[in-house]
Amino acid sequence: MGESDRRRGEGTYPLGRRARRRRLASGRATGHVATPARDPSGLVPGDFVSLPSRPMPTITTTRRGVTQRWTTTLIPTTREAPNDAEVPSHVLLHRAGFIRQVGAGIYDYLPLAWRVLGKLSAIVREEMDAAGASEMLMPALEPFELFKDTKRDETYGDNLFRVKDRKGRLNALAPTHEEVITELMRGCVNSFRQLPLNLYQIQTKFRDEARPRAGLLRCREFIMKDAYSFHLAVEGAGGLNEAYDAMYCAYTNIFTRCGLDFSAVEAESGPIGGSASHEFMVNCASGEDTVLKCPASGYAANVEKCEIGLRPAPSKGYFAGEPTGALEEVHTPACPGIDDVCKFLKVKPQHMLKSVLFKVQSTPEQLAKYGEEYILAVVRGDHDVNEGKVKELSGCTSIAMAEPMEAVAKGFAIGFVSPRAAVGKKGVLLLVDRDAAVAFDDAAGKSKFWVTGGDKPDYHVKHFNWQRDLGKDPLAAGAQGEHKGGLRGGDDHMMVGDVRNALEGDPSPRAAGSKLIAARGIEVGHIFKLGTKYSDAMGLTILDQAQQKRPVIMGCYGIGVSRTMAACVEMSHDADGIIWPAALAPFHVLVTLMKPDDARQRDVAARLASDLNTAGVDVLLDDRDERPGVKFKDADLVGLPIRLTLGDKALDAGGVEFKQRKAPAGDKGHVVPLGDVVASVVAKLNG
RNA sequence: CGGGGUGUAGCGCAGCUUGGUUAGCGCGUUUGACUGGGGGUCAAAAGGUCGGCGGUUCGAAUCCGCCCACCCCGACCA
Repeated sequence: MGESDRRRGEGTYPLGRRARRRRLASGRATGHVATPARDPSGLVPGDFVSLPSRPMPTITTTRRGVTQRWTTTLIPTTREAPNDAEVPSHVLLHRAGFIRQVGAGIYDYLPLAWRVLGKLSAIVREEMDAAGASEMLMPALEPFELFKDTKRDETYGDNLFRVKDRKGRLNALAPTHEEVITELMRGCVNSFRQLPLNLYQIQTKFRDEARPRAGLLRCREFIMKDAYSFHLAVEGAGGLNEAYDAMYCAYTNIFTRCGLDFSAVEAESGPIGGSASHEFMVNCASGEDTVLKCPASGYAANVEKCEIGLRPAPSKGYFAGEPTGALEEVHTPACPGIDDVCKFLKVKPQHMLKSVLFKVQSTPEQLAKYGEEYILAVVRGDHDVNEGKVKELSGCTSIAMAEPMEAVAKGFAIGFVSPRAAVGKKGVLLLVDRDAAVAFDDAAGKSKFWVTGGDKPDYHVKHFNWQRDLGKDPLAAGAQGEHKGGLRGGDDHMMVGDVRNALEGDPSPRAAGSKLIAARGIEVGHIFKLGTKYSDAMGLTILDQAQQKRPVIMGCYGIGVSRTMAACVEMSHDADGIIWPAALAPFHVLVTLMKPDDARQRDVAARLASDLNTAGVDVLLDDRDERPGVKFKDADLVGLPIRLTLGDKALDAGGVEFKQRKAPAGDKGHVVPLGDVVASVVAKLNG
């Protein structure tokens, strides 16, 4: 007879908890380890059994609820969080007994957390299945060679976990599964008739993050749903776009059903490649990502991607204007950053020209044809260069910040570079942001005062004037035009364009007259149109109707499952604890027994729990012999949507106390007649 | 990887500067009593290789060296 049977047999027993403990401590509870009598239903009498009940209304998130008791599960709540926990989700998930840290970026998911993850996963599965995807499971451990074909062993770099096996062979702990699934498809799918396909899994992923942080928000081991779709075409029925749109809808459904406040925003597809990409962000001031939204058109994008609406050119044209004074060189020692220089020179960052050097990552063929190429991007001191926009404007798909050593050798005084540094050098494109390509300030009605680098260590120059000081006339250099595809396009190596990050207040790119507003978010989902990046690299081809070999077109779609749980807490908590939305709450209702030893309270709790279960409501019974204050504090911490308190006062009045977690502080709840409890609970959960 | 910080009981911390009884405190835990609607009171108890290794010393939580772990800022980041 197992321990669990014995415990169950004693679940509601005649003895109080203390007396039980005493007897257990003396070595034997009842003198024998009995098999509890069972009724045909298999339920143990005296436990919280299902009683016959009338038909109940049902809530939408679950078919049938469960009841668990606090005393027979693990919910280690604490008054204080470990001092490494800083962000609210980490603190509260720890204090409420959901997670424990095992190592840097590695966590235990305790029973409550696992229930949340289960509910989230169930929603993900339902929506993925409904969208035509099929669940499968791939291994987390992969031969390292798999990553070589796609070069992700290099591009992923140190973020790829490496594991040596006993034979000394290198394996990887998978950060995602593009390679594995592409390999799988290569072996299984060879006819266009088998497409389209969309396969997904929910699985533990590994990334050797340089700096794990913020609890579950950035882990080295985490749970992710990843889906991969395969198509013969981009457009049309069965094409990539169709699957992408279906995933967009599925994600919208998933996060809506979860009860999360989220935004879908346009995103940079990054090193993963591909044409289009959206991120799903939980809206939350503490989020790591900045998004910009246009209130008029609904356009929303990550800063990394966000376009800026047309900014009118200066009235006199770009670069045109008189100097503000004689060019003056100033010694600026110990000023590594823009802010330092500004402070030292008492100049506002808006009057600085910031120059950032990129090196074009050429293929050997390109290198032979064009030689080494650089791009010098110039923005105003208070703006940030946007790498994606630099790529687009320059027409170079692969660039990277130049290595300082190499840049210095090339004649760029890193940290003190001015636009002049690009002049007179072969293979250097000068890319000037619209806000930096100004010589006459229309708003101020006078010439623009610029400070920029002195092109030698610890020096800057004041009164920089584009026409006078650049070393060539920008007006004559044909830089006025608004064209793209610069470096090799024969444009005399100088261009004006949009190369900076969007900011709040910038004109919307989608609605004239509307201004962008900024917000923060936590990325919980990301969908990509991959195209043929992986199928090309790994030789995944298929015969089409015309018997032509065609590379398979792919999409991939991720959801950070464990991160979503944490993001939900970030989004929804107060000073007392977590406030779970009904759909993700580990249980819907907490039934607090004021006196767990009291027969009437136990009886009512059992019946109530059973009825609630029948209605699909999950119940956690706080049957601990604790003081009321402790139970109430823990109830708020754990944050289940509804708390039903069973105490003598309410019971004498024929009811139980009903309180919603999201109710304003100080709200003591109200008494609901026993017969109405289930309906009230279901109504509130569905509402 | 650069900068900063922390490691002493399950959690939060003191002690270290200036080496010297048996390493303390609060919370939590266990036992008992009193209690019983927002972390209660009293009494008793258990719980520590002071992150690790090495060194200095008659003697190290304390001083020195090396290493490890964890956190924060930055770099990085489908």
